[in-house]
Amino acid sequence: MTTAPTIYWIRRDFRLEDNPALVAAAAEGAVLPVVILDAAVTGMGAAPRWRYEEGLKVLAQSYRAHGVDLVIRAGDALEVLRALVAETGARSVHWNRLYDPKARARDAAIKTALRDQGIAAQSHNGHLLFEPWEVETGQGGFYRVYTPYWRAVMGRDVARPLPLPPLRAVSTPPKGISAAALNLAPDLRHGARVLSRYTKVGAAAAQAKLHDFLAHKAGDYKDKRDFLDLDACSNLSEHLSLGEISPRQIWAMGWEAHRQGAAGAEHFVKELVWREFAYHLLYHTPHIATENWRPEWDSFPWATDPDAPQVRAWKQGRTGVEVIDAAMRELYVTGRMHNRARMLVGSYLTKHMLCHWKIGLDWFADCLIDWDPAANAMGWQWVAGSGPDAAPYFRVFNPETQGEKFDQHGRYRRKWVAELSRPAPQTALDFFEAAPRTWGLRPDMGYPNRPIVDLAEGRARALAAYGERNS
DNA sequence: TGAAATGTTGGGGCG
DNA sequence: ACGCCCCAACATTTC
Repeated sequence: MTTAPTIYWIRRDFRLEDNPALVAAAAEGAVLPVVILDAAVTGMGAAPRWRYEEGLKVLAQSYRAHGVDLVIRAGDALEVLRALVAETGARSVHWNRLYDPKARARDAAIKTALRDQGIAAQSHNGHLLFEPWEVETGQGGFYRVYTPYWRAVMGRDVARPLPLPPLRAVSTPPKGISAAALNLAPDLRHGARVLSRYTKVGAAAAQAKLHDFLAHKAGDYKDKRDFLDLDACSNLSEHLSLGEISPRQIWAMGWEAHRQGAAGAEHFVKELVWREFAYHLLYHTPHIATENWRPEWDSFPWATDPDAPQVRAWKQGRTGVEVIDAAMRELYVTGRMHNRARMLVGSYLTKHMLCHWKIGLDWFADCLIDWDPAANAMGWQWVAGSGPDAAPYFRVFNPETQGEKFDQHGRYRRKWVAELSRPAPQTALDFFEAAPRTWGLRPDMGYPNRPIVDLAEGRARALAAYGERNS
């Protein structure tokens, strides 16, 4: 006798371990794991699309190693699910929840539509430590400030990671697109070749990074994480973004390392909880991703042209401010950027250059392989001053002072800006291979001899604009 | 998860 | 011994 399979709809949970939706599906019998390339995927920025495809290839291999075929299809998610239900006789669909406004609307509609036709549809929490609605202030509201949020959750019990259940495959899986034949990011061109040299993809890579971090880096994390020229961070963000590792596992192992004496491990868990806080805010105030969180900022005179010459210089790492340019090129070459550098380039764009944070948000969404809708929105509104718990606008980073403090010997700057040393390191030269040809950049073209916006003038101008808004 | 300007303090050089 | 100045070091205020 053949029983109907259960569909497990994979979205941003590219892992087998600690996967509630997969566990629930497997408990019902044969599992049909499905990836749907809908607008949520094809609408991502170029670098995240590339990273998604690379992760998907590895994920398909992992399922294959367990004797299960992962089915990939393109199209509207509900239509694809309905087609698979019709083809396989599936009576049940499971998925792990997402929390950005578009995904929530899509998933709610799909859940209703499936149930209306008699198909069981169940969502699970595989993406977060805490559901956004399960963390409440004493007044019953949501948190707007990180520290009280942290205090509210730091002592909580979090469910232990779930073991991988035995998987039973569908005897004749429906047809799908081959993972090897995907071409989700043709627009990335040379960037993809360079990115692949700097990126480790997949759940196994994530496990290796976590273990290495906890064994060798967690102790000093609090003291060293701010330095641009050190490799002191876990670099797990790209894996969390696609769900190649579960936050529950990081929470459990992070606290365990802390108990074992790694002092910095608590700070590491704190950073993981920043991610939770970002989702908490995105859930309760979805406009954080598109509008000034504080509407009084709507009248601030930020420039909004994403193609203005100065903005182009910022994107190309040609502002003439070494730390800023190093960071922007690191972004283009690796698809990542040091956390402190993200604050510095954000401050320079929104304050010295007086450009709208949305320009930065969109550029990061196009370039970051660890792109995350909640973290990106919270970060940009934080740095711009328009968000909850934000840096006051008059906190203007001085990139030179910050460089002296956190890149004392200029190693970070020389690593990414080829014009600063001869011979230039390969990392810096890689930028010119990755950069679009239309930018017309060459390593020997000479570094800008003055910043596009002078640091002192830019600071004064930003503060004047701020004062104007407040008057 | 600032920076810069301004204010305060205290030690040392010196008349 | 004393007042005065200088200035670093730190603290406070302002943006």
